[in-house]
Amino acid sequence: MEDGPAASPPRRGAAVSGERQATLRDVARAAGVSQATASRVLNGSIRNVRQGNAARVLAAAAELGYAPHLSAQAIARGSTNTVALVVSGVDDPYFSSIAAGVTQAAEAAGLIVTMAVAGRSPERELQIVRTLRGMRPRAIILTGSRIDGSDTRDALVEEFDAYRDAGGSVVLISQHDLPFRTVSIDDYGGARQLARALAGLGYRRFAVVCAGGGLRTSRDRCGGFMDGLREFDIDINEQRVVEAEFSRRGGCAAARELVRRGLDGTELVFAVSDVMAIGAMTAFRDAGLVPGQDVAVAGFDDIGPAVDVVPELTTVTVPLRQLGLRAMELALSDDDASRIVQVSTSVVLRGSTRRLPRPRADDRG
Amino acid sequence: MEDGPAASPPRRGAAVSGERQATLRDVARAAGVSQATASRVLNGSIRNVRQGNAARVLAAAAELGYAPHLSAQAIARGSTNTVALVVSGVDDPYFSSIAAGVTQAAEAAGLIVTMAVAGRSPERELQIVRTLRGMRPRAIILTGSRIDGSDTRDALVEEFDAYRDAGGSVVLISQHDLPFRTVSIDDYGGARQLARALAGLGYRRFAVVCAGGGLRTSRDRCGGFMDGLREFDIDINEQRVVEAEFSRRGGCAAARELVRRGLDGTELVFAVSDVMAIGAMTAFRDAGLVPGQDVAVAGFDDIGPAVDVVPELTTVTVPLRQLGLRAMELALSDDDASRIVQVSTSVVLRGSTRRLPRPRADDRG
DNA sequence: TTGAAAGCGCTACCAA
DNA sequence: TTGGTAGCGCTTTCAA
Repeated sequence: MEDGPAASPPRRGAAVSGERQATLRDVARAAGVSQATASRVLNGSIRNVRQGNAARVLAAAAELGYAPHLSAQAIARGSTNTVALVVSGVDDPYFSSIAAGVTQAAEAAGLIVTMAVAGRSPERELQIVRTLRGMRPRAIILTGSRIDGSDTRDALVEEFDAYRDAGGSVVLISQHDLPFRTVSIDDYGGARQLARALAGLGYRRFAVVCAGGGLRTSRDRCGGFMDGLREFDIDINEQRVVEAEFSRRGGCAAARELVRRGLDGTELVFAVSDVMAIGAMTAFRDAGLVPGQDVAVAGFDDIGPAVDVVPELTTVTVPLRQLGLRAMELALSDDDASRIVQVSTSVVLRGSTRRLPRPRADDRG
Repeated sequence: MEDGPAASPPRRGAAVSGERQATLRDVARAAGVSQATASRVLNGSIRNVRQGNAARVLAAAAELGYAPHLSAQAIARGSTNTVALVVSGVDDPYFSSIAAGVTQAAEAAGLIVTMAVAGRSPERELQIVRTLRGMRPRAIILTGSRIDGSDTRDALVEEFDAYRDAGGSVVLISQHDLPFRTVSIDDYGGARQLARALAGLGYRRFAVVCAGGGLRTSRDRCGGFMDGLREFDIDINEQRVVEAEFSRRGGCAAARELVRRGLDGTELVFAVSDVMAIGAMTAFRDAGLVPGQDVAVAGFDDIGPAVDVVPELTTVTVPLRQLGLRAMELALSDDDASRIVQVSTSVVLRGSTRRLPRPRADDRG
């Protein structure tokens, strides 16, 4: 009571209202107009409102710090400005690049992105889709490899069907066999090309690091690689194929396992993803082997860090960010409900596969 | 007409309703109960409903593929299960690690995360916060360095104030000087410690790669580093300080610039973030210099890839994922509205600073 | 150009 | 244990 002139303690800033977000009614009242008019001013149809009123509404809104209740708008309009994105993990450069693409495209379209992490669990994935559906997003974009033999497949399809029937649009990234719009990577073909290129370089003795757990992506890449090799009459010994977690850690573990079993003349290790390949390189190094020299390494994806490791990683380029952009594009288009868009991949030979006709490779070592 | 027995074409799946998401009314009707009862069954208070009814409601919901309209719930309940996260970029391992932490904590609390990307633009940031506020999230978590001299500061504070007054909770990560709950990194102290450690190793001639544009984080880290050096009577020549974009690319550019100016006896380059440091290492390598040997490099953050590059990067550890977890914790607590939580940092000496008493360092280069 | 009023899908209170 | 009903904040006819 000693400081202020009045009894009621004044509040700072524009938001004088206190304890409650300002509503459209508040704005309308403050501006001396009806809710309808205020609403008209605050979105499109400002043209049908007298200037003076419009100005007063705008002023009142600013004064009160008004922010329209998106949920209320959604419910009144019957539609939202939201897009839902489901990834396996944010941390992984593969997904974060895709997410960057999606976000960028969404932004350009004035949409808000809601992201959920399913972490390689089909059950979790299903549950997430169910929840996300409740947000009535314009689209649900699902990334992450399908898992063979998972029994949630039908439930997922059902969920998506219901969503699509109600006007939502479903886009899958790198998932095959699900009857929805899909941005697809040619995992098999890319790996096959890679195998050919490497065999062409003169490599003959290979090992493969792949992911377990029925991950479709891993299986396709392995298959393509093996088939490509077979064209050169090269087979891979069972002992030289090791399964591990689809992550950097997994790559490390797999490389260690390979070393334990005895590399035994293996010239090149193909890991089904760059993340795994990079893990493997580090593990090899820790085991006293120089990647690219004692043992060549190749990956798949061409994530950003692939060029920061030494030697730079030979891999198959996947336009990750584009994947995201395309997915949003597909989501917003009104074409066939189950169109498939293939993005193209290409082999990039770098220092990690040593017999490389590239001058700079020698400066490194 | 030849195939089906009846005239109307049947639709696949459980979602027989067609063209419209099933509503609670649909479910209630199908189950032969009132909306109120259906609502009770579908959330908490199932205990106060007769078993038979409950079962029928559940069945009907499943049959119709019912997914509650989250916006409607939000509006009826007056609260949401949403948390908003604003980052500068998804692609950047710094932010994606934080995002992983936030997401994990949110999941545990049954919250949905909405993510927006502000990309180093204060204006965009402000606009995003404004929009996000409309979602009435339980909390808004903002990451990314404050930018000195940006004139959006007051507007941002105002926005947050209004939001908080209405019951929202604001959490800042690594932003200083804003009157809200903050999870803070000791940028200055960490960098100072690093400088001491490096000087202790015997380094005397330094260069610094920092970010321009008034980025507070960069300034603090630079300042700490310089002050730490000064304790050893070491000064850094102006010519040895270069500003660049706060990104991998920026790091590359800065390193090139340094080489252009002539390294001239520089023993160690400190980059204000690992992302920049890694870019710099790659650029040095491309210029024919071996990082860790011809020139030592140190960074800040200890992002994942820091141990995948060669030589491994000396840096200051910041518990990125924890930052995210703590932020959610703060967001959900009802302590003081402007508490500051410091996470601790620590220096990690690795191969990129060569005079390192670590045996394995020799196996590498 | 304006305002009254009818919803949108849901929750929660109250009475039965 | 139930159902009727009054909102929640907004948009959008429909008349005036």
